[in-house]
Amino acid sequence: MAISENKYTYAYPRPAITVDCVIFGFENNQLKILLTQRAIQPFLGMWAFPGGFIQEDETADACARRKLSEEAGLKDIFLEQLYTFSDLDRDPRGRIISIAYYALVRPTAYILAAGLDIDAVQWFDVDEVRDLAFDHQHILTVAIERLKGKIRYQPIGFELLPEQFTLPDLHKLYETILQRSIDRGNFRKKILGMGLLIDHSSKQKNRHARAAKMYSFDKVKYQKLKETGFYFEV
Amino acid sequence: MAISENKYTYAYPRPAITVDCVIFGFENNQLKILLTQRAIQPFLGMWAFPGGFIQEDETADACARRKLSEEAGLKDIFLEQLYTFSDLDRDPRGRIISIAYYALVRPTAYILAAGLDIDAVQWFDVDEVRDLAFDHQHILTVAIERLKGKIRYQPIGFELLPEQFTLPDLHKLYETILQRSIDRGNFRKKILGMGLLIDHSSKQKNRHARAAKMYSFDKVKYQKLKETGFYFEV
DNA sequence: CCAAAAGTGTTACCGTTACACCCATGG
DNA sequence: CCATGGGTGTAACGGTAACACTTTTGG
Repeated sequence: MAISENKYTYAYPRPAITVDCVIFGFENNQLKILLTQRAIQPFLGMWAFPGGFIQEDETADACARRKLSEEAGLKDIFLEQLYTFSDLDRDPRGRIISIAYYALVRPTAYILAAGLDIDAVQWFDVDEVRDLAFDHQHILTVAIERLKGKIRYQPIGFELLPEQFTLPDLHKLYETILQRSIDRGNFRKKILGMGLLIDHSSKQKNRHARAAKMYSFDKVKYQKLKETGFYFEV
Repeated sequence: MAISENKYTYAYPRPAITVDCVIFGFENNQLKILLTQRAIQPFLGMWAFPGGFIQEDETADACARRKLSEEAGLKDIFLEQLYTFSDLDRDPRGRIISIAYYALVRPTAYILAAGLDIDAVQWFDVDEVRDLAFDHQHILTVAIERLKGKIRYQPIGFELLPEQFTLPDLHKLYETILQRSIDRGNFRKKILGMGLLIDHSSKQKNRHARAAKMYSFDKVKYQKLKETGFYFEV
């Protein structure tokens, strides 16, 4: 690398900072994640989370949102900081710390667009993912644990379903993510009992069986209830 | 600053990285935090969390443990990553990102030692703390929220008590941190019912009343139970 | 009319809640 | 013997778990 390129000097060494985004989706009763294929070294050709170096005039949150937009064409979605990974050997280029985020997207938001330094963008079944670049396999484990924990006491599962959904849809979502069977009837009673679902009289047709009613999550009512001490729990 | 001091050059600008530690303690039925008084600019003379710049050859965890040792004389204590703060104006010296940790220490670990760039180290009642340096007041809010949330479903409250403690001690700890009264009898039953306390037949004397029995938390048994799907919950 | 999936109802059980009561200790 | 705080018991209540049953739909 030419000396003229090294324009930024400091009295002490500084690690470089990246932001990486674990993006969850849900389709065909499968938990999915969005990966990008690297078009540059290191790990050329391998799959990794969307992400990149943070800029000097943006927060980590802003960087995550920028990367989601640039590398995956995603905007206005659920995003939350996951953990900051700082192992010394996590990147072969040297000392690079990664602030990881996780995002939840609805099936309708699936507008994909490959960006700079990226060959492809693609959804993968979460349990089929192997050999990710960097320490991304480890980050994925942490992200799944967080999702499993949080979905039980915060209404974030709805962020993975379309604006309108059926109770069987929601039921399958919880069974898939928590990886255990949940009694159908009891699940219905618990969710409906909270009074946070808006009933849209429309119905979703089904191939060989009864049509299921459509609902949507009442965010406004939830915010009000939360302020009075209500706790969402499944 | 002399040019000769600027020895580290990079092709792109890099934010500086610090690690800050929110250290919780519990004494006299009060939740406390450990603060250091700054002996250098910026915020000279103001109180802040122990912390400092990360070195190139250490992880964030290692840096947090080093700072706890150097600035507060604390070793082998509970430590967990809290959140990474990256607001653009959080430090007047420029773009500095902070990876925040929170720690829990027992009263016996209170061996304080002021270090480099520090005038004093002192415990404060958590609700009396005001006007901290940087964005540390905000970090404190986040740390308290985390503690309140985590103490209910992870056995971390014991990290704030001596190795041996009484049930009334534990009861007071929970009431203080959760900021609500908890029925004495029911609390006893729930905790004892988990079978995770070791009964030491010794008793703690009391001024004008009955002596309370001493217990300790059975970490080994907890680890085994956790692996079989047991969930600690208060 | 049958299979498949949606939706409802019933009951036993268990943990929590809200108390009341008894016990040990020191003054 | 009394105040203080430790320790125990109990009955009502409410939510959960397990399961059976009914309804709708398309073939």
